[in-house]
Amino acid sequence: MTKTETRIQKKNQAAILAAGLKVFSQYGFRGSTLDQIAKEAGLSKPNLIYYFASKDLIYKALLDRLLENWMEPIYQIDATGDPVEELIGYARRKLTMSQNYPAESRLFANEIIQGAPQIGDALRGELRRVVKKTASTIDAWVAAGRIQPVNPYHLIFSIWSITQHYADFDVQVKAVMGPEDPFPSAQDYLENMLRRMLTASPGASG
Amino acid sequence: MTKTETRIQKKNQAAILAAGLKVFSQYGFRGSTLDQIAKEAGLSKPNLIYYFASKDLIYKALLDRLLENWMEPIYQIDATGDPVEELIGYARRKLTMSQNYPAESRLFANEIIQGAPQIGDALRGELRRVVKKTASTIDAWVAAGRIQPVNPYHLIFSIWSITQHYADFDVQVKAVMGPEDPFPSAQDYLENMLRRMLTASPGASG
Amino acid sequence: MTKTETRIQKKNQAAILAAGLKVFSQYGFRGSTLDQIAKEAGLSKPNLIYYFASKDLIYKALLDRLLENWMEPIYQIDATGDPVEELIGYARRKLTMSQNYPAESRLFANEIIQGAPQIGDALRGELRRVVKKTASTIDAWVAAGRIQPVNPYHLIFSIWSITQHYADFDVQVKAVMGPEDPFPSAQDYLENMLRRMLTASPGASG
Amino acid sequence: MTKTETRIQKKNQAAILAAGLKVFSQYGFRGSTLDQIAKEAGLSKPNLIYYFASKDLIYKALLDRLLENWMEPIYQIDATGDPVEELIGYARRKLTMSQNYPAESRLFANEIIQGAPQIGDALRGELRRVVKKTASTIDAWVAAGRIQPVNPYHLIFSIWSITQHYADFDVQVKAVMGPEDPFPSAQDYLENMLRRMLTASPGASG
DNA sequence: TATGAATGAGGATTCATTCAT
DNA sequence: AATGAATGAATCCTCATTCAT
Repeated sequence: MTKTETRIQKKNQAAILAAGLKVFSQYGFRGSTLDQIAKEAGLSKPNLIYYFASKDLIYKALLDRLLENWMEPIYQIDATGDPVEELIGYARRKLTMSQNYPAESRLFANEIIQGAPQIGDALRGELRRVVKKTASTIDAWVAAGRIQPVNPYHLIFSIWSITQHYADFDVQVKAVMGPEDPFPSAQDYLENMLRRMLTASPGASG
Repeated sequence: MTKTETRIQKKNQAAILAAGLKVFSQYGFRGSTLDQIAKEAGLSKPNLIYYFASKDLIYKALLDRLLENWMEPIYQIDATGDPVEELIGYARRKLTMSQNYPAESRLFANEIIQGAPQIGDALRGELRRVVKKTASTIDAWVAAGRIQPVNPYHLIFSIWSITQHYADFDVQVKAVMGPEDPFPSAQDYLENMLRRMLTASPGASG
Repeated sequence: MTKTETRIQKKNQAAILAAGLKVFSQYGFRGSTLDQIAKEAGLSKPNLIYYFASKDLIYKALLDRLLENWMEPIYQIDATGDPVEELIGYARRKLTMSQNYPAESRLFANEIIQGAPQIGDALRGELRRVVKKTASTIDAWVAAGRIQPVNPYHLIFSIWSITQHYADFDVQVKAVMGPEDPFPSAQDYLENMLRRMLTASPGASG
Repeated sequence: MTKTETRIQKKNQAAILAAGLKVFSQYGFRGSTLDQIAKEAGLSKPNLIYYFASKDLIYKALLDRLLENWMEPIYQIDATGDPVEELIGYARRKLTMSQNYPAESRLFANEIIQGAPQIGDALRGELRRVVKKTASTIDAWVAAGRIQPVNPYHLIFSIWSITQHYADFDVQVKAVMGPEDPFPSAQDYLENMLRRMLTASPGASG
């Protein structure tokens, strides 16, 4: 019996989080309503509140879950691996994640644009730490002459922005490309860009 | 006398648009309230409505004004100029614009993330047209061997995403960089990236 | 100069009253707005207030003017005339008035339906007095055997209701008759009705 | 349990409709406020909205309910019955209805005076149809010499106007009659009027 | 666990009226 | 005599949350 309830609980919590993600990612926190989320989740509003005591908590639960996954790819960069392949691999994982989880990407974008009221601490804490470490790795690669000189922070920002662009600005991308055009591979573009960026002969930029 | 009234009108309309920009860019359309905007503009709510009949109209006026300015840089690309310098110049103008008008950038980002309910038509119309034309120009440059092979759409998207990132994700950028660090030039990074991207010796990417 | 102003004054006051009549007669007092009236009158709202200090005063001015005209027909009944012709003449004047001044009729109807907050006193005073007098006249005609027995109050009410019906319920009348049908004379019907009512041989109703 | 909830629902919906009827019938749609209705119904304003999503819907629900009842009496006219008794019976049913449901009558009057924005279609549709049919019946009775010549449309209008007058212009009727007078029977007057109207010897009107 | 009922605190907008010129 | 500017008081409606069951 407890088991059954737990199963229902999990099912409903998952449904609420899925619904919350869909709604929050499109309208932002303040622009979303519990009615929308409840309808999307197929639950009554009071029942929704039974699982998450407030609108705020649904949002926070989503962001908590998101943050873990969101930083995962960067942890996998191997300082002992081949620099170019490591960075291309990172970009590839980021892009795949954005393509597979566009709503999560938009939720994140909304949160940041609105000033990161919920995850500001995490950004200034864990995220800053891991980026700093990765920047050191890149700086070391540059110092060792294994990749072209590059500011590691800007490099990381550009990987973030390009990969997320396809999710966050999906509507604009589709508007510009037109509905019928076969969509050329962003993966290839990104890989190509990084390869040239990191391996271009110094003479080319002189 | 008429002049005085016009002056008040212009002053208040400008104040409302400035306030609306500030609020809408942070909270999105639905997440923003007239109370916030009125307070920010230093006007009473009914007086605000006296100048703009509805919340919607303030938002639309802002987007109309924005769209014009937003597309301006791409029009200045000269098909007869030096390809690399033209594209770098474009990226530089875009970045400068994002840096000078970060709120506008965020307003735009919010609108797109939420599905572009207001400017969808403009995206599918004028924006698509000018991007298509620019893509042709880039393709011609590639065909003439003046720049490295590159998908023009992805190139444009990457310029957009990187330049806007510094405005839209400002909070995250600052969180990661830390408050004290001297901010390395994004302008230089971007120029360097494009130069390598467009002029890398074919052998480098093979 | 004073003359000129007076001319403008009269013109504008007349325009306001005409506009107020049109608007109040359709939407009632509370359902009408100064904006509607000002627009209809071709004046600015503050200028309208310059002539009539409040919405209330426009309404009252209209009702005052109306009441006089509205009671006029009944005063013309001549107790020394031919009973049937006097009553038919009265009905005819009432019908003509409703046909020529349908908006006034609807204004009056609205005021009464809403409980006659403005003209209640006049109804209980002057109107009651003149109806009482007319009822006496009719009673005297009945007593003298000059018309069939009839309750004078109900007779008067039926004349009022029928004549006003064509103005107040104009929309319904037109809906029922259809747009194309030639409208048969209400005047003839009413005259015929009264003639039969007042002169029917007793045997007919037995 | 479900029953209890349904009971509350029905009770509150009924209370809202009763309150809406009272308020709308006096002030018209635009002149009425949800505050008034909520207070009259003994509910909070949001709770009122819980049952009827908008002011408009309360009004429409009232008119829908009303229209059915309002047309009922005319359907009961039997073309095979005695013409005079059928028409008198109809008038009697109409008068009884107005006396028992004066607020409904005023609601209807308000709607018509304001141009029948909600029920215009019903008037031009179902009402027009049934009146046309009734007019044919009356014409047939006249052609058969069973009642005096009379325009059936005007006859019907006069029955409507007289019977409704006692409800719609109740305030005026009471003002004119005075509070103390015993109210003479409108029923008798109306019956008498119709009997003379329909059976008057031709000579009487010649 | 679930939901119908209820509400206080907004939130967009309207409107009669006032103010300044 | 006229009008642009301004506003307090509604007015309709929304919404997160609570209550009762």
